[in-house]
Amino acid sequence: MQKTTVEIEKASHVLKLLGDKTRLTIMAILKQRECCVCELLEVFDMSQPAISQHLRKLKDAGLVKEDRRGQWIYYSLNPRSELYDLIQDILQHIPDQTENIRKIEENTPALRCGC
Amino acid sequence: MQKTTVEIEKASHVLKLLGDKTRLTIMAILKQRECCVCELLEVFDMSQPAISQHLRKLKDAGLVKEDRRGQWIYYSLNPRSELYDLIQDILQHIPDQTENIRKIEENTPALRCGC
DNA sequence: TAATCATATAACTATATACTTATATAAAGC
DNA sequence: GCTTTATATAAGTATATAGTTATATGATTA
Repeated sequence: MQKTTVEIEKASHVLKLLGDKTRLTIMAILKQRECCVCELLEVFDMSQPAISQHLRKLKDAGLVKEDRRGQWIYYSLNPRSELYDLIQDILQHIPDQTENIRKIEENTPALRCGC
Repeated sequence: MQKTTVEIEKASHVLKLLGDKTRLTIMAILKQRECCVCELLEVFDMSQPAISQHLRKLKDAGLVKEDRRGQWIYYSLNPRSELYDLIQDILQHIPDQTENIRKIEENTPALRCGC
């Protein structure tokens, strides 16, 4: 066990980001599967800009990375973040997101993207 | 490794609490040493009610417990919290608080309490 | 090039949050 | 019982935050 230590400022900032139910769920989902915004929309009862704004904050903090493929932008956890170990230690305690992923794959907005 | 899973609601609530620099520092200090409010006042540039209000939130969430001894109320981490494992996994990444504890013991407001 | 789809940004709003000061409670010592 | 010390609570305020709707950007396809 490597116990990467993180400045208290940075740690509290990332904990605040994860201290929102929507963002924490997004992170837990992204741990299991990369997603685009339209896929996450299947999970949350919320507008598209709301999801985009949450992802923006996570991206600004370096917690997620984006990968554009055509019209779609796929989000995933950023393993190069200096906070990655902390994030993993936290997400380990969060319930499995298979049910939410099922919701995504049920309506498969991703089908439209042809991947 | 036991990986206690915590409901997403509870997890996000506790992460939000730890997502404040002052509260996160308090938790990191309490991990190393029980403290009363007047001791924590040595560390933070903040009013006494501000510290009390932070401790109140941590107590309401079950993260800390209090132990009154005479006029003083000593706060410490609550090992009986269902969130204890998560908390420990987080605090593991927070820098050592020995310097802040030195500040406390330098002015030793605790001396007055005769312990 | 126009229409469509995915996403981002802007502007706004309601609520939450972290402080402040003033005051209350509670224990200890004179 | 009065004063002091430690802590809590109340009330108020400024700022942060998470959502909304409207609009812009950017890629794809007809």
